Amino acid sequence: MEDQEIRNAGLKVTAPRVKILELLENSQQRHVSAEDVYRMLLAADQDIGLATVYRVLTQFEEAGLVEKHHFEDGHSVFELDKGKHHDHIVCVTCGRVKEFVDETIEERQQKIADELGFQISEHDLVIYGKCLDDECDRKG
Amino acid sequence: MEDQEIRNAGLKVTAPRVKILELLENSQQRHVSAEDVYRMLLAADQDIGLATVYRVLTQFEEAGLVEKHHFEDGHSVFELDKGKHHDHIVCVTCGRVKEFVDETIEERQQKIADELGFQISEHDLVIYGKCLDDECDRKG
DNA sequence: CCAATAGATGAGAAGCTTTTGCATTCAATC
DNA sequence: GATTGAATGCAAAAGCTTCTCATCTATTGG
Ligand SMILES: [Mn+2]
Ligand SMILES: [Mn+2]
Ligand SMILES: [Zn+2]
Ligand SMILES: [Zn+2]
Repeated sequence: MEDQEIRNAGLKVTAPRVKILELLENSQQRHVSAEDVYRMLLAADQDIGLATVYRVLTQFEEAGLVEKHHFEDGHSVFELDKGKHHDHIVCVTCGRVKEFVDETIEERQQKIADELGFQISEHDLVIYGKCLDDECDRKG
Repeated sequence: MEDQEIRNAGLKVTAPRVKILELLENSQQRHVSAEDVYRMLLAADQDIGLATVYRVLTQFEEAGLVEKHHFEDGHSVFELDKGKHHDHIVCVTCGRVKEFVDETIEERQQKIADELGFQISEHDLVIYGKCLDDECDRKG
């Protein structure tokens, strides 16, 4: 179960950590903010402080269990690290997020970095737009 | 001069607006934060509040005079809108920023959006890395 | 030019997300 | 079960940005 992942990360197995990891694994939406996690915990009657949520997510990130992204709406979102790099397209109306991988884009970025004299450490590509989902306009 | 650009934007021609626009046009670095602008104004003995800097930059953005970007270090950066879209590559050590345009990447993004059912409104692509500039390690 | 007025400004307070300090609690180890 | 360094919750603080409001000013048109 989750215990071992937490232990492997060099962290003590505590209720907050287990709950948060479970939550990330079972959540409907892959991409959640610290506040989202906090509210989900409250809804599940877990008495865990927001500071702890931030601390745990940061530790999970350092341990490679989760990834953190900055979408344009002010706060960061976290997702389980599934090992394979991908980028995101976000609906500006309903907030839906889809993931994609495009090898051509990846190659081009490498080429650009080479030409401009940079050694890439990472990159962030987020496309913003309006999705065509039926329920898009009905959601907040 | 700048007066007309400001007037065309539907804004009154005031000292803060003229100074800020001049500053953006003459600055060494194209990409500056609100705080950068504020400090430059102080250095030029202009008594302009930080709130005004934010307000003016936001108004300039709405008027299409400047563009705003979010790099990963917390604060936003502004640059004069030169009309042609471009993306950025940022040095994580010295902060240098270079711009690039890659038509292939642009096309691929459009293709991805089509496939996933999104109508693109904008996108943000930032590559982070270490630049090979001689002075890179010597700068803050 | 001056008066009237809608708009702009500066200073500080407030807002929001994220981090930190600290006393208390707890998991790991023996 | 006792020991101890790590983890937690809470409240305070930080960092960036926006807002409030009393004061000031650019614009206009007389
Ligand atoms: Mn993702
Ligand atoms: Mn630029
Ligand atoms: Zn949508
Ligand atoms: Zn550099």
